[in-house]
Amino acid sequence: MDMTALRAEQVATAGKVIRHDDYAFTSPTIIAGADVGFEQGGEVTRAAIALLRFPTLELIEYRIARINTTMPYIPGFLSFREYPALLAAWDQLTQRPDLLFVDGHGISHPRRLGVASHFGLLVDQPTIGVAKRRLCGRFEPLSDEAGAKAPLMDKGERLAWVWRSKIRCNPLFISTGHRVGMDSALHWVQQCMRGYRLPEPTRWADAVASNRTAFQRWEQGRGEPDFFDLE
DNA sequence: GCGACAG
DNA sequence: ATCTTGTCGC
Repeated sequence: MDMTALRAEQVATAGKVIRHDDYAFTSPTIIAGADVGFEQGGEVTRAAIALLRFPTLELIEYRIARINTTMPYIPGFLSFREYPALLAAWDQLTQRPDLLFVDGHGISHPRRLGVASHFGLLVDQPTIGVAKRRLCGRFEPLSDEAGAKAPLMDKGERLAWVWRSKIRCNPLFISTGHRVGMDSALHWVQQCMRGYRLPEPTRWADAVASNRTAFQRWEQGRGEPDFFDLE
């Protein structure tokens, strides 16, 4: 693969990302979480998208897609590896969320095109990047209390909020994906917290993708009528 | 040249 | 990301 060409594509595509609020709702009705994982030694890429009602945060729908992996993981080029599977899961949804949380960075990326921004642009949806680790930029040390935050700075730009969502946990990196300003991004993420380090949409997407126990209880409760058309 | 480096 | 058991601390 031609890294030079991909790098140029990122710079060009990043120019189309909308970094401010550009959505109609005052309060969202549906917020989704997206998660990507790998199976069979990495040969298969699996994407999961979970839709939650807002503000109750109850799971209302989920979709899982599996496709053959096309690219290896290379820091800075994550979106090219993950978006095909995300698009496949997205196309299966019967309804669109108002907001989508994507695992990984948005504009807090060397060329300002993390997976949250790239995917948001592809489906023209408001997205927020929720990353667990830093990719680029610097920030002042955070105090220990839950709620502590500091701006992530890179080359004079404020790219994300480094936010300690829970005491004794490493902070999260909340950034603009597409069509959601940095402050709003943090705001909506904060509205989706329920006592864990990660927001509910992200946790559900992960639970659904890895068939976690909490998800299995939900699956049980819905009576498994359409066990087959779910993936 | 050396270290950093989302998932 | 994924492979994987127990274990230390609140």
